[in-house]
Amino acid sequence: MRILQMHADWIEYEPVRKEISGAEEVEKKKYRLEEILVLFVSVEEGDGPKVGIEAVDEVEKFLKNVKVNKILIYPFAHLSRSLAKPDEALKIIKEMEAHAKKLKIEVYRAPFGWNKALAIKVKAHPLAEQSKVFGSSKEKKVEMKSVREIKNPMVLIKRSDFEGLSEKDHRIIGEQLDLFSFQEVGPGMVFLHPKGVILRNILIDFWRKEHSKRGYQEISAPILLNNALWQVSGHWDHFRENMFFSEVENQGFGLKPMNCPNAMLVFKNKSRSYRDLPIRYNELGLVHRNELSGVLSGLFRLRAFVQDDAHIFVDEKNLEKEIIAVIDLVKYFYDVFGFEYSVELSLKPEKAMGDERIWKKAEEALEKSLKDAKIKYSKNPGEGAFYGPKIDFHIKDSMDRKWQLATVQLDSVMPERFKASYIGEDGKEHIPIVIHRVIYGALERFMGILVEHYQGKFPVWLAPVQVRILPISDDNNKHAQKLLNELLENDIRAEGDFDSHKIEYKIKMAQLQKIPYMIIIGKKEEDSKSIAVRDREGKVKFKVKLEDFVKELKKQIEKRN
RNA sequence: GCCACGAUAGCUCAAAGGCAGAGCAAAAAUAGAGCUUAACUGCCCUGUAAGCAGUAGGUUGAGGGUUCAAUUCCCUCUCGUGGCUCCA
Repeated sequence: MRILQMHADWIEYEPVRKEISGAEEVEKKKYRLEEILVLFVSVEEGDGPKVGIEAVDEVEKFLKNVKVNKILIYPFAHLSRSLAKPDEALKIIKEMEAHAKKLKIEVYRAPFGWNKALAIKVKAHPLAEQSKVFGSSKEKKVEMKSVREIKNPMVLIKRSDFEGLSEKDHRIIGEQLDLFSFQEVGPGMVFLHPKGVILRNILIDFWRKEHSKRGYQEISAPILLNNALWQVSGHWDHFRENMFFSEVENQGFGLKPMNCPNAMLVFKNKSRSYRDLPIRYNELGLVHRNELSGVLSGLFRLRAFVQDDAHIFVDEKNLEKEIIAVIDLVKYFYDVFGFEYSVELSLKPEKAMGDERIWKKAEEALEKSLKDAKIKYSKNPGEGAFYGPKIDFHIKDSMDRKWQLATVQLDSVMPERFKASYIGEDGKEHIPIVIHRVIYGALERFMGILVEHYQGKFPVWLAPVQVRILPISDDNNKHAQKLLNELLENDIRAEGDFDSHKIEYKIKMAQLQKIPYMIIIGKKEEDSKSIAVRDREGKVKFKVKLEDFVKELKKQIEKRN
């Protein structure tokens, strides 16, 4: 049995005409259902009644995940080539329906044996679309691969059917370009190689510049802190199972899983006035989280990573203004990289601190800011942080999986617990609201997304190596070295290939490294005091003056493309 | 953490509970193949995506067990991949 499962905003179908003689009797009209899990079902040869039951059981588990309790069983013959006989199929489908009813699921069913007109709007969350195969074993799995041959665009292929990593995966490209590696002794932690660090530093430089322009002040603080702190912050109660602990002179210490406590401590280190607000502390905070081993995934999910964090202490009056400024900042950054993103508003989770009223207020503030900023968003009940609601920005990877990068979170719990307060106009103490936010999210994850986004062909301003000089014969080495020095003096990230290989070989190598520009130096160039420039698309310009090339390059870097 | 699968040279992978001799075969092996070269040497001195040769490279992820014999079978662990769950 094959099931194509879609979590739909709505579905409409209309039985048009009977396709087989054994079709059920049904009224020919338009049916519409909303907020429903649609199961397109093909019953296959050899499927026993148990298969339907098993499938429904599986679906029931899933329903809980997506918090829906309504399904439509939609007989759909196009998922398989070896269909069961119609009467058997109908029987099994009816059994599924009965079993679902027994499980107290609200069940609807489209008629069997009809040509049906169909319209559907499927949700965009990661679990919205799935395909499943039930029944036995290996042959089916092999057959699943051939699903690709079926000319039906709706048929999804299970990812696990593909072996190995895709060429587009950042882990593959990262290795090819020598950006980073993973070592067995540090599971879930990345080793950045020289080129990876260059990329990271470029991101950091850009980030620092844009933040200081906007009135942020950078702080830096330790990563290993006494457990007493985690008890105050609430992490001890809400996040302990995800933390790493250690003991120093009989005292318990924990590696920070989040940066907020540090910002709290710096803030409350002296008394603050309402006139000081908003105070914006940004911090490149290394955090450690003990993620379950099975969830680790390249740069996208690590146990140690650096958040480009900031904590903005603000009073209620300026809250929305600050939120909007943060949203604008995210937009500004993502436009530079040309990202398409989706925005989600995540609301109060079950495991939350703080009282209901404040939560409500914070949620409203975020929602209003989104509306004012004219941003499209969807709501995510129960997905907020334990101390406050948040706005998340998601981006898709090369496999169409969504990853959260930027997030904006509101919090008045933490400042209260830390007794971080300011003196208001009225001369009394007030608790500020804290906006926790990241732009890149985690530097490492962001780099992973960048690698996949550009497929290793970084724009010049990001490219770890911007130019490689290729002398045609060893005789040209000396001259090439001179030009190389000149580039380096101009702050161009350049290197030379002085091996005794043919020029074709050197070009191939530079090409594989996806270096934006090659400068090729042979006898002609030496004689005419010029350079030949080849870009990574293969276009060649001869007789270029080095100064002109440098000028042009700098312009490109300036414009960040 | 759970389910499934995997780990053999720089990379991609094959094979198989061991051995001798002979014949056949273009030719080879029980530790192998491939890579129009990843490392080192040397030669070649080159004109826009791979010049040639030589050398080196491995306790078959780690530890235990079964066995006369384990790289192969079994157990445990580590790491990885996909999914579940969770998150930046």
